[in-house]
Amino acid sequence: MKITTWNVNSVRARKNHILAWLETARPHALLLQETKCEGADFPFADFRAAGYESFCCGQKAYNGCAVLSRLPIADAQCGMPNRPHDKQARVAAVTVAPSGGGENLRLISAYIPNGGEVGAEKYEYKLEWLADFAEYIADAARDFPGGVAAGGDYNIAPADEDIYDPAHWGAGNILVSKPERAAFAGLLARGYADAHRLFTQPRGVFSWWDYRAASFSRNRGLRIDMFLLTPPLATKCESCAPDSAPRTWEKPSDHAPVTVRLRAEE
DNA sequence: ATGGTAGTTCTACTA
Repeated sequence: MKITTWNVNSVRARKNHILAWLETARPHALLLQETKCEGADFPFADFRAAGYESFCCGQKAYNGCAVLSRLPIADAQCGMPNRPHDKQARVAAVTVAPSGGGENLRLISAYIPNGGEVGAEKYEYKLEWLADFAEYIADAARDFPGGVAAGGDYNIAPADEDIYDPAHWGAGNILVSKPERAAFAGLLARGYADAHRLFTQPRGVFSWWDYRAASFSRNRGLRIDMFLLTPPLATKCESCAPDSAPRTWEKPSDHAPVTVRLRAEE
């Protein structure tokens, strides 16, 4: 079974990229972030024609998460129950029966706040949001013994290996500051593994490259898009890798899709 | 320290 997460930076601007990528990659599910539109503008029909049902948790212009799935979707939920006051569309969750059989899986598409800059109001929002997200995924781990895959744009580079140049993008910067990394460690402490770190990885594997300063052609990137897996899925995980090909296409998202492969039940 | 680009929306805001 294959599951992918992709911050597409507008589902409407990237519709053809998504369809072209799905046609060859054919994951069972695709978790999207930064869809940047309400449900009324979401291209449900185009994805259905490609074999995918969609659940959209959107808002106008900013944020927005969705789940596309070739497997039937149940118990779709928009947002976190422990943040009922929060109007920002940053979480979409669904339940699916795994393609290889076995207990139901919970798939969570998450768009963690960027934070602006360290110390800013948006930064405080990010840390507060992450504290609630930790509780939310802890509850999911308990409620779904078959496994939880929380994929998304975490907007945190957990370690120095996840930065093209730690000297240039150091601890005072957004995405790498100590409190952000501590918050990320807090997510793992809820019983999750960063799928990328289950394997020996080469240097220079990133998932996001700034549009500016020719960052992609120089591989000046960060690894901020991740899959967090509970033990039932971590033990079945065969690989976790970004696909940088779509980043080379015309008018790309600034993020690459990241895919985990899970072994089927015996 | 600054600026470089992109999407949404229409003037700035977010990233």
